Amino acid sequence: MIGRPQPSPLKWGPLESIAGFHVHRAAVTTAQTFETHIGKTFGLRKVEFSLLMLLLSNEALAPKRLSRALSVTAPNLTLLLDRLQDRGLLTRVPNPLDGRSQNVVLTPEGRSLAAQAAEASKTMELEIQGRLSSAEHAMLIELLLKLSGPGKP
Amino acid sequence: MIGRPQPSPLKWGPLESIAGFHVHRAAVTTAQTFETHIGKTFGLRKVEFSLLMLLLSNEALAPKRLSRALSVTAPNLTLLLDRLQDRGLLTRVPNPLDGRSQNVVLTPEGRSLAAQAAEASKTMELEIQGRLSSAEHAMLIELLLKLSGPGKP
DNA sequence: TATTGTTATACTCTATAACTATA
DNA sequence: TATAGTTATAGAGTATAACAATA
Repeated sequence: MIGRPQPSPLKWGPLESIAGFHVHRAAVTTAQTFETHIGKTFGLRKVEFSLLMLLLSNEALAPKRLSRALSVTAPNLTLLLDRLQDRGLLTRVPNPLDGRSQNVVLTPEGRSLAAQAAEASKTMELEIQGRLSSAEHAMLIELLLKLSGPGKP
Repeated sequence: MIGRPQPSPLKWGPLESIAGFHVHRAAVTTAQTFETHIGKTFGLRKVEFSLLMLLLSNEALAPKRLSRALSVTAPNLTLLLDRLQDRGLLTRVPNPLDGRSQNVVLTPEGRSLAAQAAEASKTMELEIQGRLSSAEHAMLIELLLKLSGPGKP
């Protein structure tokens, strides 16, 4: 079997040692994995999934906290919540102690969907652990946390 | 000093162990770091920087290879190259052996800018190594490579 | 005056379909 | 028929400015 003339192998140069470059590539990969396991199945975007996970684990959260936790600007969060509310997955209840703020809570449907998505995320991580051992997986997350600094709850 | 009533600490729930979530957060952080060190200074976006680095290390590359290497679709690469060409940073020279394909090469100005940006990227990585030790930095890149699988040169 | 949330808007990023010209 | 590159266009994703209501 005769191959075509091989092009000289690509030299990655400085990119090789730039953490951000590899982080970005990994983000593309994990986004695809997310899409096949959760996005397509549940009709959820990444941010929407993250949002549901936070609401699933915290009962009720003000938009302000969601905004900071997920680094979504307030205007964009409004649109995000609108979308999920229109789908009947969550509701906004006024805060009786402060007329300016709200509490976002899952509807029963939202809670059910979030629980299913959380379950699917376990399968997703298992696929990822096909490429990374369990120890490597844990180590990776630890290093990424160091890199991005402390979260803003 | 009397603090305000502390809200119950945020529970991250399933997100805590989802690699993709942390990869995405880290990508936001590294994008900001890139912006201050390179983006603002040289007027380059991330992809544009990556592209220049590849051209700096490889003399000449066909758009097809750039497209695969950086996971940029062909139509978007065209616009990307247009922009950089308009800035006088690169030129497209026809391939004499195949009328369909081209070679993208840096102009002297492009080479100079790319070299400066490459230099600045070292400073950028030094800042990142303020959060990660040198060994952790290397380990992180290794794990990210495993996660995203082999590149497509 | 500061804060919460909203509206309107724009710019970047990425993807797809349809085209051309060469092979 | 298949491939390299282009054009046109649309959809996500993210950001800022200006506003309303409440504190």
